[in-house]
Amino acid sequence: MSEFKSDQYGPCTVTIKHGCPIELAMHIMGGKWKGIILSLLSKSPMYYNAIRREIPGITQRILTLQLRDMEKDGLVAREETNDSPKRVLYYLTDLGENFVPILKSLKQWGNIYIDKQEEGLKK
Amino acid sequence: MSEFKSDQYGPCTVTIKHGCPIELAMHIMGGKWKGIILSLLSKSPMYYNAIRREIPGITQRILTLQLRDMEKDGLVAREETNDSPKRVLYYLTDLGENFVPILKSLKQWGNIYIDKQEEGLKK
DNA sequence: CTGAATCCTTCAGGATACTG
DNA sequence: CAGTATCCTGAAGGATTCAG
Repeated sequence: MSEFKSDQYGPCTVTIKHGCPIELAMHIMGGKWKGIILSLLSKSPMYYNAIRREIPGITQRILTLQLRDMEKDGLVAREETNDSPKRVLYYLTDLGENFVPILKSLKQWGNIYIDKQEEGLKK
Repeated sequence: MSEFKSDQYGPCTVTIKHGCPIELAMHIMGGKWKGIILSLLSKSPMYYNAIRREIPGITQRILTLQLRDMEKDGLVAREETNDSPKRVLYYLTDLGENFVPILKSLKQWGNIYIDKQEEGLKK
């Protein structure tokens, strides 16, 4: 009766091991830096190094991994230039764009949470 | 210039180690079962065992841990009865309710994702 | 009925160095 | 510039058993 029965997507033996679309979305976007990356790219396409500069604290390896995940999941796309040394431009796909509003909601909710915590301190 | 500078909440040395409200929200709600729990409780308050029955595959330990997290984070509240054996009722707080719409968005987005995957298969 | 106590596994994320 | 290649760590989740 619940909408959250697990493993109920019929013959769909795709890459999907999550029965519930919510779990799926959380898993796809749950990477530590994916929210920030998506937010950055929502403003404009960016080259690899530009992204890296905007996220101090991330290593090359991790940035590449997160971008690869997001590419595989169809959130971002990449485009290599013919320059030398070559550069790689990343930009959001439609699916990626679709997530941006959710990101804004999450941000609002996060701020509410922070406010409540600060209230709790003053009392 | 970015809205996502990390560790920029001034003297706020609370439980908050996330500079960005988005990261914060993802971290709080990122627990493997928290989405499902929240969804269940959004329909009505529930006793511990009822929740457990609705989520086959979760162990007692994990369910308790997730509920404790959510209680600590102010998403749910608990109320013990005086029965014997005692029962514990869980229900959403305002903060928890505030997250429900986001859950719906995540669900929609997840379904879009699934549809796109299935398209890709038919071609 | 609702948990606490132990112990164990997995894997995302990170540090560092190297490359076309 | 945009990555690989190794190696390592911690924390989340899980299996199982015991308790008020």
